[in-house]
Amino acid sequence: MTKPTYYITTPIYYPSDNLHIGHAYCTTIADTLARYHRLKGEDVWFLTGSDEHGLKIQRKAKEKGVTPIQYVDAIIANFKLLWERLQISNNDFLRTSQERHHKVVQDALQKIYEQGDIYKKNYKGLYCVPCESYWLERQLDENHCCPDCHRPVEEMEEESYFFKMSKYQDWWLDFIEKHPDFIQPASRRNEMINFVKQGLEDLCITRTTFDWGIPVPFDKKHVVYVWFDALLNYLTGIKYGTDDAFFHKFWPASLHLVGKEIVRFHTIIWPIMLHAMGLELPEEVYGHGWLIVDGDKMSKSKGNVIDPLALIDEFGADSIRYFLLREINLGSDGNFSRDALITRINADLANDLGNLLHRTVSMIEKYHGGVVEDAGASEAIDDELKALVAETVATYGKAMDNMEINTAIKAVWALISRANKYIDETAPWILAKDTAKADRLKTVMYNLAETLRIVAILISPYIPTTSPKIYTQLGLVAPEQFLLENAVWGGLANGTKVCKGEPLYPRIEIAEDGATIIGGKRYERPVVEAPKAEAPKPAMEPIKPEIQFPDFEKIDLRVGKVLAAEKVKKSKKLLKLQVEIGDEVRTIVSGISQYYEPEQMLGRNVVVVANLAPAKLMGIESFGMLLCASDGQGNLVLAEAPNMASGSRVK
RNA sequence: CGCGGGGUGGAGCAGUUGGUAGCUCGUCGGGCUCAUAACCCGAAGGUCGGUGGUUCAAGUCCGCCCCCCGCAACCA
Repeated sequence: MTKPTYYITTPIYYPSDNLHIGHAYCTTIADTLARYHRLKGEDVWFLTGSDEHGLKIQRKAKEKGVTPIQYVDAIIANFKLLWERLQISNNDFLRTSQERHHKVVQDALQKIYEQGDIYKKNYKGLYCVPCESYWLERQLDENHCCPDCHRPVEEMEEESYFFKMSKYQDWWLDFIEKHPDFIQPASRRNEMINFVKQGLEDLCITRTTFDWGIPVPFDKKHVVYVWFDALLNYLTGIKYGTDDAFFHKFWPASLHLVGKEIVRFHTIIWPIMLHAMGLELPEEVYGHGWLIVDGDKMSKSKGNVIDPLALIDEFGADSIRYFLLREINLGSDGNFSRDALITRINADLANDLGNLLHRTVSMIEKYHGGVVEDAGASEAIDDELKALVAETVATYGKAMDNMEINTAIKAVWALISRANKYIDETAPWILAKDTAKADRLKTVMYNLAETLRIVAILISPYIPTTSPKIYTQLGLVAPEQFLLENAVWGGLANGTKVCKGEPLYPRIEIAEDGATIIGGKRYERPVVEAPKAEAPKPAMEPIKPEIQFPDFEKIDLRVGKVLAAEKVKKSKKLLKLQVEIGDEVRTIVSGISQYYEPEQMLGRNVVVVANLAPAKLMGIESFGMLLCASDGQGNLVLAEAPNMASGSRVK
């Protein structure tokens, strides 16, 4: 009989920077599921890796004066360190820069090319030469220049290869209809269907503007561009094209776990690629939510990016894992906060679980010299405990199979809670005073130890370093691989000798200044770095090319008086103004609502470009433009002309 | 009428196919002493965003409205 197989993947992360807690979150979930399936005795392959190609990496490397591979190697070392410290049990770590991957990508490309789903076309776009990068019209800055270096862009044409996605639109819609569980959670499926129904465009899959990538086999001037390269890692990781037996053992994948921002690539582009290659599609793609930090989206500019390594140093991998798995609902965004983390660790791990083990083992040592023995006679309260154990194992399995990780965790902790209560109800310290109750006391102790043994098995996918510690304290040898089939009452042998150890989780104390004290060691509260005053100040925008006076004279600047102002509904930046210029009043829409309230605008004398062609903004026609000074760093001030009659010229 | 996700006791969240509104933390009171000032019990605290409807019965279904958060659009 062959074991069932389970193939799970994380996204491959982009090594332009170190990873943050969000990446750790995703990978922890994948790891937990992988461990759970191993716990069920399945043959599991768990793949993670890195997506190393592309212009951004090439440029960053250049800035540092190293080769792309040197640059990436350093960051990948940090990835691997993080996964190791987080107890991630991946079977492989795939780097798209590896030879094995190049081969797969080239083979796949060649195959699709030969069957006619790839064609060459000129790609036209706005190009910034110094940055070697295309931008869309809407990405340009306020001066119609490159958003990165603020230099002018030019229209450029380049030949590229395109993948005929559009051809598969109907097939895709049909597939999704027949496989409603393919995209999870369901809300994301609807989003994707909507997207495809608007029409699929062919995908540009090659570039000639940089060379840090995989060469296109049928045209060496080109390298393969991002997603086409990256997605194929899921095949490389299980030896596609080099070991058929291995590949077919694990393909189709059981689950691609991805963040919600890349669901589109995994549920539209990827299935179409696979279909074009004649391969089966994965069983499921799950788009998880994001971590919100203290109620705010995590971002570099806000300075609230959380470094998981520092957290692991302070609290330990199991604590971080536990928090992420327990506190956050997989499908939706979840809050990460230091205070919630500490509360959770203290309440669930230290007080409930850790202390339960500690008090149990202490009593066994104190009353029975450390030896566990089931003395028989089971009372009603014991039966109730045993029944709950069985029920918990069942609930746990069902929830885990449905990827309801936090539901499963809650069930296990309900059992832990019941065990704590069981101690109160049976009051061993009273039994201990009555020699006639000696057997009863033994049974109570056995039941507690046995409950803990089963708990240790159940929690091993979540907090993998804790389970062996529990086993050790119970006097058992932790197996190489815990198995769910052993989570059955009665596995603990009579005569087992427990071995009291250090508390599993020391309580975390918080000092007055906010520092944490864990096991006597002090950790300063991390300073939330305000978006620093920017060490290297971004260069001032370059002065534009010289113009002649007649050019300037074309612009008619006038003083205008603001008579009315209101926010444009549903817009973030726009104010709709009524501006008097001489004896005419016109509507002007201006992007200043983040800086000026409508009331503040009333009665102001502003400078208006009066002869600018009208334009529609959010459906409102704007006749003119207000002048403002802005420093490109989010500061903006109106240009004003106080005490001047409206309509006056500005020169 | 752009797309989507939300609005449930002080905080963070659960609430499956409509049938007494739950959990964790916090607060208050009590118990216990085996234990990591922990554990156990009890209490206070919610008109489930608003409004109208369907129903014997709605947080749960339907209509409309308000507010918050992403994405998209918009900085002329």
